[in-house]
Amino acid sequence: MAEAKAFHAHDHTGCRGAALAHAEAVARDKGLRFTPVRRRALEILLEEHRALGAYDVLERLSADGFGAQPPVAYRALEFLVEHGFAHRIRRLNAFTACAHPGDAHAPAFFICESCDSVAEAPAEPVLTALRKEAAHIGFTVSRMNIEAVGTCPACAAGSPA
Amino acid sequence: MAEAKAFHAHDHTGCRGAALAHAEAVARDKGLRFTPVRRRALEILLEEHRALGAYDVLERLSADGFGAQPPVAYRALEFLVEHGFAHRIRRLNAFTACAHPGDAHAPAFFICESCDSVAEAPAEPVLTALRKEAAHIGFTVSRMNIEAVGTCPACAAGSPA
DNA sequence: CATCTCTTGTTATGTTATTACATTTCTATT
DNA sequence: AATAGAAATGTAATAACATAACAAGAGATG
Repeated sequence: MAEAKAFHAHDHTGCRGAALAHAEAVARDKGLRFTPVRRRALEILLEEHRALGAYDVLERLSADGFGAQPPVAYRALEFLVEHGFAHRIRRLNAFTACAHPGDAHAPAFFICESCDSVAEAPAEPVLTALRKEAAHIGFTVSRMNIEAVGTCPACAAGSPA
Repeated sequence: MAEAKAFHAHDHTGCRGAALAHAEAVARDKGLRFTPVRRRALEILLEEHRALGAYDVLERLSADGFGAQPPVAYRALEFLVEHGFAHRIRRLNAFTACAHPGDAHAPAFFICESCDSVAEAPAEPVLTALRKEAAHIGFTVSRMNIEAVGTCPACAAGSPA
């Protein structure tokens, strides 16, 4: 099973390249247009293992010569989220690159309240439990978000990121 | 086990009264000040089985003679959430009265994308599954929100609320 | 009744997100 | 290659959500 990498040292440059390559491959397969803004937006998210606000992304995009108005960022981010290349963290009003591209998707997010890092972990058992509750009340789930706030291992150990 | 009532006919006046009575009792026990604004804010939330935005609540509060500025609503709502009398639905930027006051709290929310109703269901199994994932990556969970978007039974049956 | 704390009210501002519309770019088809 | 339709982008304007900072009032405690 894939681990939540954000809390551990890893080949960061590699994970960036892989995510981009994956997005490109998926786009080709599905006939999506992985345009420059969209690509750049994903790169921006991949540059950090924390969630970025739409306006943070916008700032960087416009610094790179793209439009400077909010919809530029929101549209690019919406595209990334819609196709599973990124996720939206409601609790933070922010976005983060998908850490497990290609996996079946029912991710849970673990947000450290001390250092703001965000880890994404696959959460099939959580999803299963939730679907069961839903079935119980006759509700059909189409999307969901599962977000936990707490303390990451590094901060618990006294060495905040 | 308690059911998600929002999707079924029930004694609505009764559930309102019970929730208020419960809040009063808890406040007495814990020495909280269940002041007029706070009480009225809870009543307002109880008047609907859907989530209300802070500004919706504010509008009603100020119509009742309370202050007309955002902090009035945000503070009252914060109090209610902090003490478990209400919940915040991040996905909707909105608040809803707690449907299971007194129960141990790890609620999941089911949001109907067709009629905007929100059901709250106890979700201990979900919580358990999530804690297990968290333990796996060394993360300590302090709070969480679990929100599912989909279709409620009534809307699925073609009779949106 | 003096004081301390909590709560409320208000002003001002900060942050996040969307609507609407003009323009350009891409794609498919001729 | 020309062109019509669809998708994407850029921009302006504004809507919706949320908080900081401070003054004034209400309740508890000694």
